[in-house]
Amino acid sequence: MRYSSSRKADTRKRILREAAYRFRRNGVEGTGLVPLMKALGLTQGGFYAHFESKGALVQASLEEALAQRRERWRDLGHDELAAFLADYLSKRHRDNPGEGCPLPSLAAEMGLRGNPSAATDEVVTQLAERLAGCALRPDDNGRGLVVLAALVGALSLSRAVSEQELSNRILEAVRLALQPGN
Amino acid sequence: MRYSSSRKADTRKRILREAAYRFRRNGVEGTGLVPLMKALGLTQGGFYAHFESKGALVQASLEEALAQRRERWRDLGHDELAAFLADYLSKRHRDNPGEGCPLPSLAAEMGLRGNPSAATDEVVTQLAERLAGCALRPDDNGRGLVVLAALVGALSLSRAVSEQELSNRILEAVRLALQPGN
DNA sequence: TGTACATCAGTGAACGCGCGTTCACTGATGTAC
DNA sequence: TGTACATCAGTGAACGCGCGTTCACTGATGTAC
Repeated sequence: MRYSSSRKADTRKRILREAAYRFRRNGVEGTGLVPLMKALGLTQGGFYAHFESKGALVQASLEEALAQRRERWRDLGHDELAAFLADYLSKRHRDNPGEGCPLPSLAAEMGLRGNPSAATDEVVTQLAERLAGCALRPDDNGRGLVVLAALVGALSLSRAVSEQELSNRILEAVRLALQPGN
Repeated sequence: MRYSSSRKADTRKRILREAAYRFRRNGVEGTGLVPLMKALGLTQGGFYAHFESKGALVQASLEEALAQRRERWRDLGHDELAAFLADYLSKRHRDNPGEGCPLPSLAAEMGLRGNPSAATDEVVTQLAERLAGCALRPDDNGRGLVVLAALVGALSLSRAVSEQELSNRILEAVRLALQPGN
């Protein structure tokens, strides 16, 4: 059955959003195409009208996730920094990986599975540049990369430990250490 | 066929070591029991004489990986710190996840899959304590956690990016920033 | 304007595959007599 | 010391399952005449 002309683009976008959510929440390997399509009220066969393979979806949805996130740091200046850090290192971000930054969720899996993507380089470079203003020591070279590494590591660890109190301490310690002025 | 009395313990240890290697290298989901046993010259059925399930192996091999690593920071004092950081943030560590720290490889997967383990808490707490001496700002509270987060994040990111030059810059920037005296 | 046809997003059954796990079995060793 | 038997680490076929992908098909829509 053929649908209205804009429907294909709509469906593609719906698949992309759902995938971007699921990959971050359950990992790439932990996300199957059949349940994903079913969640959208579609069947698995229709997937290939929109994407060549699961790999192509991974690439596209990584970019989708980055695009969603990019707005958050697009106009990141010195004044917005504290708020940005508090948000990134919040319990909400920790407890909702599906809507969060893809780096803590997916960097390890991408690295181990030999799935490096130019999109990852782009987000690392761009985010590090924005963060450079909040360096631990403002004259450090590559200070933005250090801040980014601390953010990504803090989120990963805060999700992996079993004691909630330890998890909170990780987030709080990193937030305090990266606070502008520190 | 029954074997010599010490053989069972030997085999168990061989499974554990191989699993600790493979989980860090390919992730838990990316590691199958059949290829694992085959690599040891055994068949899949024999696995269950040693472990109750794959999940039990994951727990045990995480502890195995941590035990392997623990020696490296057992006697970590101020003098050994620079060497420890250089080793942790080395290209060798980045390029050989199977022999490295399990946190950058597995923290995200453990966190997402709801597989939190007391063993993870233990390594995070202990390693953070040892690292406290090399804080970015020695009077920071939880400074060891911050250093650990930066280390783990740096390794994860350095493995995930596609440009080798960017990967090297991440490791180097974090190493410089964490250098004792900085 | 009305009719015939081409398009193609989406269906749903089927494919081969690797997964974790089960289980009846084997046979060299340790133990009991 | 020699024989009979119990043990149990390891074998290998089989299980049900979900995976990514293929493919013949459907049928509402857009287009051509």
